[in-house]
Amino acid sequence: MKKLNDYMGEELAKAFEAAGYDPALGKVVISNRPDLCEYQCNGAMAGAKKYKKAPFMIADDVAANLAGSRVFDKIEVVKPGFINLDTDKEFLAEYLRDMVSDPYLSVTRAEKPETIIIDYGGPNVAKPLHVGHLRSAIIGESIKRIGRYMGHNVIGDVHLGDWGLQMGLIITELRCRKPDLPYFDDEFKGEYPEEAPFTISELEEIYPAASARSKVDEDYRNEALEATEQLQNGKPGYMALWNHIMKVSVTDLKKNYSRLNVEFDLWKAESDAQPYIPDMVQRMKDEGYAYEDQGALVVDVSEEGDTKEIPPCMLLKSDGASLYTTTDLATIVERMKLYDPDEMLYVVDKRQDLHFEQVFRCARKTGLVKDTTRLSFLGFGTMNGKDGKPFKTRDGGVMRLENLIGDIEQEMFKKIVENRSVKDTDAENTAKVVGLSAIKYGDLSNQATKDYVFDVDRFTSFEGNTGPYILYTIVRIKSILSRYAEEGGSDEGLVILPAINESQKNLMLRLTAFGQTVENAFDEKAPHKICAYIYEVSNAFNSFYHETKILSQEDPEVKGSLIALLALTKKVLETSIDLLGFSAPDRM
RNA sequence: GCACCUGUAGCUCAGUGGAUAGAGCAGUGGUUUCCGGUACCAUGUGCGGGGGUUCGAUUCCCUUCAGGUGUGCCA
Repeated sequence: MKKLNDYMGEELAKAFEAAGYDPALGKVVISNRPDLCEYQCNGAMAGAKKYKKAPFMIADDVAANLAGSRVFDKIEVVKPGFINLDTDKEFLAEYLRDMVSDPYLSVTRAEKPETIIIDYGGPNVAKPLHVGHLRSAIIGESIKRIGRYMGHNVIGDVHLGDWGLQMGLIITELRCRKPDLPYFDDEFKGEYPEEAPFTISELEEIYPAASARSKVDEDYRNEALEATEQLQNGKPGYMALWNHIMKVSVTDLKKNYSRLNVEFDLWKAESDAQPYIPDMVQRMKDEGYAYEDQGALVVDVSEEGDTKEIPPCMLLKSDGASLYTTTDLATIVERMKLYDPDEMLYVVDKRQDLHFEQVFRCARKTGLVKDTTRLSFLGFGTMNGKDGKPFKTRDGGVMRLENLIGDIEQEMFKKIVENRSVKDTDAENTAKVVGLSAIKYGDLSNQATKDYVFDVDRFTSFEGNTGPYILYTIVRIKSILSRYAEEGGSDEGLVILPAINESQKNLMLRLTAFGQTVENAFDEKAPHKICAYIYEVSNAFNSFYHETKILSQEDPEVKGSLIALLALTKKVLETSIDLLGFSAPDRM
C-alpha cells in the first residue's frame, strides 16, 4: 500500500515537472514547524542553484501547479522558498480507510522474502542469565519480529556457549568435589546414570568457584584446559557429564527466556559447529589462507585502507585447540549448509566489534559465504545503573536476570494494588505484563548502540515516555471500546470520516506514519524508532481523547467514525508493541 | 601508543544539511458536562571547544578537550 508521503511526493513531483523543474526535487517531509503546516517541501531551495533562480520563485511556480490537488487542503509558499502543506481532510480519511482494510497497516512487505538468521541471546550453559544477557535478548527478539512483519523468513538462534574452557572448568571442579562419580573412572564400562549429579543451583555455584580458582591455581587451570580438550575429543565420561549439564541448563534457560517473552527457533550451540571445524581448517590450509605463526594457525585479514592494524584471525591455538573464532567460523559454515541465509545478523555486545570484524573478513576472504551473503553486526551498549557504571546488585555483585525481573514485577504489583479502587483478581499477572513492558520499553527506547541507564523508578512509572504509559493508553482505548459494545454498539459498517477537530486530525496523521516507521526501523535495525512512534501516537490519542466526546457523540455516523478510529489506533499500538516484544493487559 | 564509540536543557534521552533544536523527569501554575485525572494544558536563554565546506551545519570534514571501549593463543 502506498504511503501518504508517496501520494504527496507524486503530487509535488508532477508540479515540479509541470513547472519545468526536476521532479526529483518534489520530496515531502513532515514539517518541523507544526505551528505553520503539517508537511513541507524544500525542493525549491535545493533547485535554486541549478536553475539560477530565487527559491521562492521556483516555489511559486510549483505551488501554482499544485492548485486543485485533492491531496492538499492548503499550499503556501513562505520566505526563502519553503512550500508548506496541509493535507486534505477527506483525502486523509480515505487513506485511513484503506489502512484499516490493509492487514499490514500500510507496511510494504518484502517482494522477495529473505532468509535472515539472527544470532542473539548467547548465554553460556551452566551460568545463570544476568543483566548482560538482557539487551541481546530484547533487541534481537524485536528485530526478529519486525523482520517477520516485513515478510522475511527470520530464524532466531540462541547460539549457546557450551564448548569452551568453561566446560572444562566445571568438569574439573566436579572431579575435585565428587571424585567417586563414574564419569571420572576411566575403567567404567556400564551405563552412566540418567539423573544429573547436580541441580541447576549447584551448577550455577560450581562455575564461578572453578573460574575463580583457575585464576590463582595454575595446576588447576591446566587440568581444566586438559579436560576441555578431552571433552572436545569425545571422552565418554565427559560427554555424559556434558549432556547432563546441557539438559539441566537448557531447561532453566528456556524458563527464563519465556518469562521475557523471547522465543528462539533454534537452540543451536557451539558444539554443533564442531564437526565442521576439521574440514574447514584443512581447506583453509590447502588453499593457502591459513599459515602458522608463533605456533598458532592464523589467517591474515588485514585489508588495504585499514586505519589500524587488524590482528590476524586465529584458527587454532598453539596447543591445537580451537577457540571462539574457530567456532564462529564453523557456525557460519554450518548455517550456510543448512539454511543458506541471505543475511546473518549478530546481536551482541559492541565490545566484540573487532572479533566479528575479523570473523567476517575471514569468512569472506576464504569463501565460507557467498558474495551476496550479508554478515552484519549489531553491537549494543552497556546497561548501566543510576551511577552511570555497569549495573550491579546493591552489594556490587552481578545482578541475575531473574532477580531483576522479579524486582520489577514486585514494584509493578505494588503500584497496581495501591492505585486501584476496583479489586483486581489478577493483579499478579497484570504486574508481570506491565513489568515486562517497563523493562523492554526502557531498553528499546534507547538507541541500541549506546550505553544506557537502567532506572527502575523511571521505567516503571506510568507517566512519561515509558512502557506502562503506552499500555495505559491501550487499556484506556480498550475500555471505551468495550463500553461501546456494552451499549449495544456494533463494529459493523463503521467508516472513518474526516476529522471533526484539530487533535483528531493530528492523531490521524500520526497513524498514517506507521508503515514508514516500521520499514525504517527494520532497515536501520532500530526498534527505538518504533518506541518514539508509539509514544507520539499515544500522546496524540490522549490529547484527542481529552478534547473529544466519543460515546456521548450524538450523530451516530460521527460516533461510529470515532469508534473506528479508536479501533485503528488500538490496532496500530498493539501491533507496535508486539513488534517490540510485549503486550497489553485488558485492565491495569 | 594506536583504533573505535560517545559528548545535546539540572537529570534521562530523541532529532534533522535548512525557517524558533525537541520529549520525559524534577519544579511551578492551571484544567473536568470526567467515555479510566496512572490524563490533559502552560512554563525550557542547551548541541564540549576551535577551525573549514555550504546560500544555510547540531548534522559533513579537520583539529582539540573529556569520558568509555577494544587492541593474537578467554568467550
